[in-house]
Amino acid sequence: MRSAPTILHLDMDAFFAAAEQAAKPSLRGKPVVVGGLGPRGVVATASYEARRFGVHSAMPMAQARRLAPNAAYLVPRFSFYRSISEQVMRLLGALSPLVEPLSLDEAFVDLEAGGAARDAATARAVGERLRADIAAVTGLTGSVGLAASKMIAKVASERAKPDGLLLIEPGTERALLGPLSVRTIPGVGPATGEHLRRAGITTCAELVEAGEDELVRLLGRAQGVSLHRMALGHDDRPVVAERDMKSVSVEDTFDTDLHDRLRIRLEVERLADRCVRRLRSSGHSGRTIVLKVRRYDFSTLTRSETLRGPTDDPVVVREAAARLLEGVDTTGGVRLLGVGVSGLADWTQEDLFAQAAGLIAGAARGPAPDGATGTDTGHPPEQGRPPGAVPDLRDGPGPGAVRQWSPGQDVRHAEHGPGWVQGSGVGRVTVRFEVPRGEIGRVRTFRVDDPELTPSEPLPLVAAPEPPELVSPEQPEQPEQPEQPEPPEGQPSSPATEPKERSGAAGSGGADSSIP
DNA sequence: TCTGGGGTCCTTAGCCGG
DNA sequence: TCTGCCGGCTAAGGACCC
Repeated sequence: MRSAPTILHLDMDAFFAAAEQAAKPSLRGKPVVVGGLGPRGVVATASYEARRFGVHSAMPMAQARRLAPNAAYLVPRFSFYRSISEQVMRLLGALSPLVEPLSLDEAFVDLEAGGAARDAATARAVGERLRADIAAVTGLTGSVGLAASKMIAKVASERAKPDGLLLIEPGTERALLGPLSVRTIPGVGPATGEHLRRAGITTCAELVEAGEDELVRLLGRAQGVSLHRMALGHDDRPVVAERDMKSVSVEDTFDTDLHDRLRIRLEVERLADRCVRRLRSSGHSGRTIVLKVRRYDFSTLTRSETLRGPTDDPVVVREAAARLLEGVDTTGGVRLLGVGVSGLADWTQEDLFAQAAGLIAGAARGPAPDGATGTDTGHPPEQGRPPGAVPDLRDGPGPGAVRQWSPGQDVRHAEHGPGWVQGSGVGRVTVRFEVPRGEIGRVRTFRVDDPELTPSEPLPLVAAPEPPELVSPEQPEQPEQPEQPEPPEGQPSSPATEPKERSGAAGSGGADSSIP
């Protein structure tokens, strides 16, 4: 383990909810809950205001609504969060080549590898400047932990929350961890925590006291050894910049349980198609097809089948998933279905066809399942289908469906300009017209099929930084709409943010690390 | 009122070939 | 030829993380 606290952990504060509050002035200081709004949704993120009511992530939405009936409930807008995350990750990338993103809102940075810091004083300075840069570039706050190892840096950022920085001096780790719950240690969840509690172990100090042998006896080799080391504050895991993807999967929970066998089969095929689309867009193929079924009673089972060679063919995946479904009893109903592909390889259908054109026909790639069963599992030869022509991969509602407006969704009205959906029902949709950094906007209600109202892209949280003195003459501001989308009286039109094209958000990267 | 979605890793068990 | 052992692979489930 290193001797200086040069591993940095960044954790954005209540990220999704904070991003929504920044984008929607009327939500600032109010409880905001982001998550699935269906009958079986759960909370993804709750703002600090909502947490005061006891709402937290992973809580069923219905329970959250009972605890905080007056909070704003919004669906997640992942592409919006991703664009903010990219800005943050660029700031981290400027500090070191070794950045390990854990999710959209969290990452480790090895400051030593980047030469950004080599002792406590420089590390702290880097951390503080990072927090200031993040605030300037995104308008959001993040908490920073600094330590000599990943685990302790993460513990530090957690304790620094919200909007803080904490540095743990090397040598003090064991004292810090001692009184903390075993749940502090990564890898100890509800089940392991309960297992340990029954053995009389609730704190990290007690983990150390129990000794490695006892922990191995209780939890098995891998977990026992690692837990004992972690409890001592020993964590040698390096910051890893790139990780190979190991699997791709999609799953859907249905609002009500599915009973009809035919419908279940159709859903599995739909999921298989979606999964293949994701697989292909990541440039992979895969060998093992996995079907996941969660039954009415929440019991979950998986069935898998390994092909002779990797595939990214939707027909092959669909058929494999359907075969797996044959072996599953669905009486009683299913609440969730999922299809995944693992055993990934780095090539796609296109590569294969290119290869097949010049190589031995019939080389090791009949994607038939492994011989064991000997049932009829032959697949039609694939030569007939053009590469890339994925048949019938539609998704979502078909054309002609009634327009759906989700709470939180960005919209634009021909007359009133940009806004967001506050709610909808009984043929009406309520929109609040306001923009990031603007004033609290007005609310108006329209018919759901009002032609003047269209879905739109998120506006950037912070005005795309114009180079201070260098207002480029060849790029004048060009509002797209000839008829000015003037907000109603009393509302600042906020020209800095309003007419920016959406590419402006991504293009703002040039100035990122130069914020004072 | 129940309990999302997308991943990773570990454990156990059975099978197979050397 | 039979038996035991071992490693590798596959399948299934569980725990955990954000």
